[in-house]
Amino acid sequence: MITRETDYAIRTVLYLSQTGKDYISTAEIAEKMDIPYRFARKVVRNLTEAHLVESTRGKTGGVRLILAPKEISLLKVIQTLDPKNILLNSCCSDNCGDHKCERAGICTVHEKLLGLQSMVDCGLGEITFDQLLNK
Amino acid sequence: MITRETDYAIRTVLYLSQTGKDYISTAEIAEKMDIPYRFARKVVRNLTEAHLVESTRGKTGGVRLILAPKEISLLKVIQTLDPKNILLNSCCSDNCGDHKCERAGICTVHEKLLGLQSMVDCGLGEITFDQLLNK
DNA sequence: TTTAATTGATATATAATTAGTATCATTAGA
DNA sequence: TCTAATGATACTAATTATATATCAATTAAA
Repeated sequence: MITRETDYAIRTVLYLSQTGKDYISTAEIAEKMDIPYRFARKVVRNLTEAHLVESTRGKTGGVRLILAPKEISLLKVIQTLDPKNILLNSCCSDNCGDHKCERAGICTVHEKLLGLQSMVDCGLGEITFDQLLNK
Repeated sequence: MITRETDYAIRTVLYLSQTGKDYISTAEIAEKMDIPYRFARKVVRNLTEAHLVESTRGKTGGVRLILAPKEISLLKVIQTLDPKNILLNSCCSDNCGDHKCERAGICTVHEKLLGLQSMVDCGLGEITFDQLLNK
């Protein structure tokens, strides 16, 4: 399961997708998307470091998307901020996890899960923020 | 991501699937499936309480499956022991999570995730332990 | 030039979860 | 009776999740 932080990141990208090209303050994002302000600050910084958004400081400062909503998938946001928690199991990452399960060679579950993991990743990769604008 | 405890539970059911109808001791399961013994005790108890296995005490005691491997899916084991961690997000459970996201009504991400969640559940539901026996 | 509103960087705090251990009682077969 | 198993319960340590706090740097407007 994704963390709440990642959920907030998705909300942030979604709000920026809705509002367009202007720089938007973190305070506005936090208020509109029900994110605690301090936490939103952290999330926005993470998104900035990950080059999913760009920022300017000072009065009228804020953040905006670098890419068009159509070019940003849920998978991208999730894997950038939280690559671990979207896995079905720790052995399901591309590099077979950080702690390398010694059972991978003999484990029949492993390959089944890998197949499912691919489906999930593919599905998340196909959901882009332009599909999430209206409601 | 499923917890290690759930991973151990899957290993346990897998081992019981391989060994057939006899009662198997937790000590044997733990040793063969690389599970810390004390932790295996806990896992086995959970499986027993969940009626996925049945047990006898005393010398020659142990546990065995109640259903045939073909009748037990990964989904069953996971959802019994760890219904939360297999969710994509907290809003993706059938009853819409324990804390009921107030944004569900206006959130465009929610329905997309629900669709993917169904795929995952379906995929896990189709993987039964008779498919995991050989290697 | 000052002020106000923003982000940048870093540190800290608290609660929940995860992962594993320990102890003693109960059971049942040899 | 002894031994080897599970049942029940409690406990501990480490990690992760979910924030919050502080101060510096930047920028635009008053």
